[in-house]
Amino acid sequence: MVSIKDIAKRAGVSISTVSYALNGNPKVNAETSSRILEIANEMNYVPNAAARTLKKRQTMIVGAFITSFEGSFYGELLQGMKDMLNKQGYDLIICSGTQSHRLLPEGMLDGAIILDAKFDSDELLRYANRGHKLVVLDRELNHKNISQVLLDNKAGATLAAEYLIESGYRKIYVVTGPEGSFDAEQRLKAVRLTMERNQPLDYIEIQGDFNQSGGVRAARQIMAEYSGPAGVFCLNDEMAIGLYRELKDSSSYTIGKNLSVIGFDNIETARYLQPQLASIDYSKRRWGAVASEQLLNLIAGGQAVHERIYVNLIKANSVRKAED
Amino acid sequence: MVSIKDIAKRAGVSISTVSYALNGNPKVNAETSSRILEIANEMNYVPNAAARTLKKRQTMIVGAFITSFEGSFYGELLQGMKDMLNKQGYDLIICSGTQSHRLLPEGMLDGAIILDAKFDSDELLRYANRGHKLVVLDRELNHKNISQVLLDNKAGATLAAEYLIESGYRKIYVVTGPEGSFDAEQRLKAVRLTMERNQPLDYIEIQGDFNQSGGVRAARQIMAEYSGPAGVFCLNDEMAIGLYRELKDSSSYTIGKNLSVIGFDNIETARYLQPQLASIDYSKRRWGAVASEQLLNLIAGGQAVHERIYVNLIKANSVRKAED
DNA sequence: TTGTATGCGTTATCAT
DNA sequence: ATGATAACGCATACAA
Repeated sequence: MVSIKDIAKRAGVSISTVSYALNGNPKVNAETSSRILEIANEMNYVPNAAARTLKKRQTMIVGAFITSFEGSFYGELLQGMKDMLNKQGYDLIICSGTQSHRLLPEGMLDGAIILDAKFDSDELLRYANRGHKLVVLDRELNHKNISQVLLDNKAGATLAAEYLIESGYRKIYVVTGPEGSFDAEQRLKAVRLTMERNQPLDYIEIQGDFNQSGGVRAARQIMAEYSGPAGVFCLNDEMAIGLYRELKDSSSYTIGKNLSVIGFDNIETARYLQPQLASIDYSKRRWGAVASEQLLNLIAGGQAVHERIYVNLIKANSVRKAED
Repeated sequence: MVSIKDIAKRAGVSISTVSYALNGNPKVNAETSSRILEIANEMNYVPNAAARTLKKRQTMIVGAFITSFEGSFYGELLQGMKDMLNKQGYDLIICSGTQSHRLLPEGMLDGAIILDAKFDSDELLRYANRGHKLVVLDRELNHKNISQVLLDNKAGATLAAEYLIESGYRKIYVVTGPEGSFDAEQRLKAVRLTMERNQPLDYIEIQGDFNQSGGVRAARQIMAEYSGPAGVFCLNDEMAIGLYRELKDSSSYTIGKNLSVIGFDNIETARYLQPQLASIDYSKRRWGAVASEQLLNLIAGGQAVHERIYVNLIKANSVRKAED
């Protein structure tokens, strides 16, 4: 490995001059500097990140922690983060799983964006207490080193539930999210409120998990226990896809006919379902960008700020007016 | 930040003893050791990655470089990599974009897995020459520090093309991949060979890009220039989805009726298309696992090895026997 | 304008 | 069994 020491030797100068030259410090003579740069180039010099980090205590790297690489959910979100961070000279890396948590306290990251319900809040608070900068997208957490950028789940879930009710359904199913999911809880709360406000309704909750399998199970339960027209709100699109899958060859229910379905997230896959899935949309790209922005703000010494990402209703043929 | 120096002071021992204790070196007295561990714990000690890396010249981190976070293609692949790496104590981080390339030469990674046609081969060779360990999934590259784990594109493309021909189509379209994609070129070569072998055929190539937009354009061209029954081989599933989208409301063509379509990759989204998309399947999880395995082998000082991932044909209703 | 010297936190060699 | 010390590569305060 070629280090500044090697360059110094070759150039006949001291390592500090080399360091200055490489970092574009103006106090080093222009020709000395260009000579050094040339030599560095010739020798294929690349600075050592570990050494630089040890000295400067910053890596210019930000980590995004997500639950899993699977699912078509994260793409745009991460792209939104990356674009914003790159513009400011930071790199983004994506991490998943408990084992990778170490990167944060060990100082490999200047900050982190969290979208992983399995990442314990206590653990996050410990890191924040150590001075690490965080942005959470999936929980409420108050700390001077933690900013929140949350979806407007309440508005979205209310819009979705009202859409079903306005379409004339009095029998309404909700397929819930997994235990411990902040988004799922928020959405469910808003749904319950909307249901209360619109009594009388025959309202049933089915336990889901935000995966397709949850939708499949929900479909089975609905087919087994009921046969009239009904509205189903899957608290995310992924489960709606599972529901579609299971109902594809059903004789009792046809989506968009006697079963109206709406999801949440408006993921790309859902747009190609037949009939198209009604859903709650929001800009994932913007979500990522805002999260990055807030993280950069914290890193720059700014105050923790709580931002909200607004949503809107996408009507589609998966929801049809109930005939009475 | 609490360092081993602080622990040493508190424990009344030297830093070397602390270091030994923390690393479980048996030559340090058992009670001294446990006392040190306890103090370290109390003080919330976490080792500094930069310092450790500077000294040991390894990070226990492997990077996967991909073209973009978008698309539902990568999930299982990355999961396969991660599971294998974690088992051996390594962490996986996902990187995208030119800017993040620096992590490799700067020594933040013990090795990298490349699936990004935009990552220049010359650049990869430079890194390999510096001693960095690489596994490439998207090109042929011979170097003692580079292993290849490639899909069996030839077999897959041949299977797909033959499936269309055997189904009775004499008019065959191929929607190609982007310039510079190794997979696309390999697949196209195999298709051409199969076409030659099955003369006479009316065979037409349409330039694609591996994105949905390429499929959309292909659909338009086909509708504009032809109306008889035809077989279409999209060199990946993503483009087939675009084709489905564009043909959804077409009066001239109905997929699985007078237009038979087959893709490549058998991505999850494609399984929920109506009619289900015929495709070429392979285990993305296994691909990732094998790639990781080969990287670990290189890191451990093993020889570069070239592996191949086998594929098979998934028949589905998007391909229907042509009536003559 | 350039050089000398110190320290970042760790590992590891060599004494003791 | 434990301690003193050098070294990893770099940035920087200070001296010249």
